[in-house]
Amino acid sequence: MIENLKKLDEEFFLKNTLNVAMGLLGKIIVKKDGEKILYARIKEVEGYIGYMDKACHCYPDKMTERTKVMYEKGGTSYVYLIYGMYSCFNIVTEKKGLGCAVLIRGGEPLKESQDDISLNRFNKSYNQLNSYEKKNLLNGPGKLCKGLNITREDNNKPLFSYDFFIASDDSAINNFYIDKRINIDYAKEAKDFYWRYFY
DNA sequence: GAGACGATAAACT
DNA sequence: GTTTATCGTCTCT
Repeated sequence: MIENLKKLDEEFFLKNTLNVAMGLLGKIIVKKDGEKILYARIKEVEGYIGYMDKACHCYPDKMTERTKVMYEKGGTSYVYLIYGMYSCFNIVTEKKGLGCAVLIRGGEPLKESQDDISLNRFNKSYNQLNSYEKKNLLNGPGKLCKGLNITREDNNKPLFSYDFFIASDDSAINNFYIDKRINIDYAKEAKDFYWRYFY
């Protein structure tokens, strides 16, 4: 197990979406996977702000069976299927009813989880991976979900339970990059919002 | 290391 | 019936 991990509380996720997104950089996803606990540090995120964001599933204030989860209060998980094959893990932000979330686009395993996550991704232990596979362990939303075994069964869960939550160690991120979001060419002016953060 | 390409199923209208 | 928007594999450098 890991010492000195502090579970993030609800207050952290109720703040402004972009502040939550930046604040999540360097934080640690803790996910129970069978008998194991997996740990991955968040390296890349994107903010989605429903009411003003054409790239968001909720725009324009579109509550459907799928998107109703995004209208839950901050700290709820939103996991959806894309390409019929992969999952994307988001964390709802701000107060209930706004339809905002942060998409977790990439991460890296903590040392303790390198083997477990490598097995989930490539069915090999970490030291059997080539350098390309090591680099690609969790550097994408679909890869991150596969590596951490985050599935649609994890959709609509409060991220404060013992088996799925976000934690902080005492490390701080001093510098990170800001850029436009990825793969949302359809989103008109929203595709140029600088709401992607990574380091 | 970078670019092209095809796979696929659920939500939505 | 239409929309959605990542990954792995392959090719070439």
